[in-house]
Amino acid sequence: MRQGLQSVSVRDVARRAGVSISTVSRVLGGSAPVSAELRARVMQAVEELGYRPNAHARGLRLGRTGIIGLLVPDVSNPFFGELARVIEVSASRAGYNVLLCNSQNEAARERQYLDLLQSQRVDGLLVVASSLQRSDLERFGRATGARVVAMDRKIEGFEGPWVGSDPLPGCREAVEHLVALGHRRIGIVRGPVGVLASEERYQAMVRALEERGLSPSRAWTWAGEYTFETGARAGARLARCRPGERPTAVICGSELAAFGLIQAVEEAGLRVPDDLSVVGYDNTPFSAVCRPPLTVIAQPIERIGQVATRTLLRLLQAPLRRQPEPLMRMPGMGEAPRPAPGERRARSVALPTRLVVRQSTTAVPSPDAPTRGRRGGSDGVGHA
Amino acid sequence: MRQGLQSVSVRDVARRAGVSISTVSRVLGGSAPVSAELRARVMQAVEELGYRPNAHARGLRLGRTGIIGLLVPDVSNPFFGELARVIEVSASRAGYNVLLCNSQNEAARERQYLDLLQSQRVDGLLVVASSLQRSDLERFGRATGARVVAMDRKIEGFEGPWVGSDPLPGCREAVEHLVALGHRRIGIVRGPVGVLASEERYQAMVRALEERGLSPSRAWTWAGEYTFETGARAGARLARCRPGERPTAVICGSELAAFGLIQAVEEAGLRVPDDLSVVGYDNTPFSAVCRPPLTVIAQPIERIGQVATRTLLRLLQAPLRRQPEPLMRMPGMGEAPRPAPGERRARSVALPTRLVVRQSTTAVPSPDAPTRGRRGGSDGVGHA
DNA sequence: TTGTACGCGTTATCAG
DNA sequence: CTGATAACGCGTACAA
Repeated sequence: MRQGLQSVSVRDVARRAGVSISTVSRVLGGSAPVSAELRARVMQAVEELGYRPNAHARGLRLGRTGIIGLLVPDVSNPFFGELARVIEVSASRAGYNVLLCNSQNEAARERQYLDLLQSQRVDGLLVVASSLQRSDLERFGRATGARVVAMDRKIEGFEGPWVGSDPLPGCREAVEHLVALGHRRIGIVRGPVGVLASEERYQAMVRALEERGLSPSRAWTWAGEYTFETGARAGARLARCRPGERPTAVICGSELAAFGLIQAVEEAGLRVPDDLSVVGYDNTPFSAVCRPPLTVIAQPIERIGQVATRTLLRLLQAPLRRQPEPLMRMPGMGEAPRPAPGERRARSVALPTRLVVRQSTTAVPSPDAPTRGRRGGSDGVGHA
Repeated sequence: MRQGLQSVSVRDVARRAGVSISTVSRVLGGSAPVSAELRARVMQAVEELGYRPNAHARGLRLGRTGIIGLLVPDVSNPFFGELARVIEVSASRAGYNVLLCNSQNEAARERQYLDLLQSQRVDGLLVVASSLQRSDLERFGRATGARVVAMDRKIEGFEGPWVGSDPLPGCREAVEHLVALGHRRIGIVRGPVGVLASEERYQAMVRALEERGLSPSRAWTWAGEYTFETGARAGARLARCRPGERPTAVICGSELAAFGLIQAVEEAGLRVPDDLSVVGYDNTPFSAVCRPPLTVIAQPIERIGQVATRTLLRLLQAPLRRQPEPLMRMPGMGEAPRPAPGERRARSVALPTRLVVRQSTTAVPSPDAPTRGRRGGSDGVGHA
């Protein structure tokens, strides 16, 4: 009973070409030799009808979709946007398509997308979890047989591979850089409390400071999501500190927070970097675009995406699944160069961060007496 | 013959619950009454196995997927990132999932994604075309029966609905604003030549200038993709003009180009807005984040996304397709509030642009003698 | 109220 | 080299 669906099927092609459906299938799939004449007739019918194989029927028959799910918290954050771009390129080079899901940092949406990806029976999943638990991913893996690779944010207790970066090297470089510029009072805009990866990043900052004999003051530490608003809030608070009691430099746990911070302190009359040095995190193209260009602890976004994709692809070559055939082997579609069959076990990878110095950091105004210049004579402020 | 796929199916659930397949189906779909006891057993089995219905089998059976394809040139461009976000929210509110495809401005990738979306038999398509032709979309529509709505960029000859914005109001406001600040020599960084929407945007700028009695100089007009690099190239050229011969203000056809322009001219020693006023286009969150905050011709991104989605949904209610049922009617999944069955014909919509004044525009240095101050004495440069 | 059987579009297998 | 056929998982008409 036709349900009103009227898409072109292999039957239509076969009828038009005057051949059987299996001949059409063989022409398109290249699974067996077909005479030149029939092949031509089939291709012409395909062309005229604009036929493309039904992925659902294919998926059902093959138990394989050639699709990788990519679940991220927020594509409009350039870090994830860039990550998505890199993954898309890597995956499509290997013949896989990417189903991009954007949870918008909402737990409900994230679970809903995980369900969708399971329903779609994707072959594998690359995930930057915002609130997903180990149990969610385990259920997913168990029920679908799909492979899962976590990226960027670690997931408590999840035993699958994780690909991300190690904040410590970059944090050390950043602190070293600031200390060399004469900074001693260094503030932190950290990520959300209680989130594993955020805590690790924060701990790396603290450790880097302590290694230099500095202890991070609680009064100069602000926490929140990795958003513009978090930075703006921190900036507003910071600007209200008395000049002698506020940090001369701030390290932010994200680029967006750094942008927010800069905007807020400049609105409050401070200048960056003259009155306050700012270090960001991530290093998307926007770090270089900002005024002033942002000094950042850079994550190797491109490599994270590449390594994660390669890790997943390697897992997909393992027993359960096979390489996806291209949907159709047609003139213009390009061959999928299959990667060398590496057979090593997939492991977690932590790539190093590093500091990229731009112009949002500079020397402390007066190294020896850091509180001079703006203090004094401002005691009476507030009565006007 | 099992092909190695081992995902959980409705059979597994039925077996575990000790009922028939159809009972499971009825429980999950709510298509017929089931006794409380069996329902409970089924739900428990679903829970334990982590079962989610196979979307391929469903799609095959129903001729409907509940999925809307969204094809954009570049999600890492915040304009499209924001657009995608809005659409995702609107669509999911109506019970549809969004399959987000990022062509990265590559023609081959764009066609490949169009094929993928056709293979996936999406119910509808929202598309910002970068190089797709009318014929591509017509083939798509004809072969799949899916509805297509174009966004942002118009497509030559495409007779389906288009939702975007009208550049003229914003351009008029921008020129008015600049003229009021004393600018007479106004440059343009326009979009790619020969692309319909880009030409329209450019023509709106030209017309707005002419209405004010200004004629855009060819020497101050630069064309290219809407990218950072295009702006940077234009900025580098502009900075090489002799001070008296270069524009005092520039209108850019995109935000990214404005960023590039600002970076390049500042590197060349000019300051924005003191030496050069800059007007951008689009108005994503980054316009406000930049130093200086960017004066822009703002597109109503959110409304474009909402209107486009609504237009598509209205078309999907028409004869061919029906409302998608939720994949499973489970406790935590939330109901899909179906939109009121509007039955009007879907039409194209052009929403107005408007100017948002920030700090990248300011008065011409010396209104009466705009070429003074930097000229003279630089004749001998180049011999050093 | 529950179970059985069919078909959606594909591809793999088998027979010609 | 080509054509007929079964099966993938699901929803539903129909029989019990």
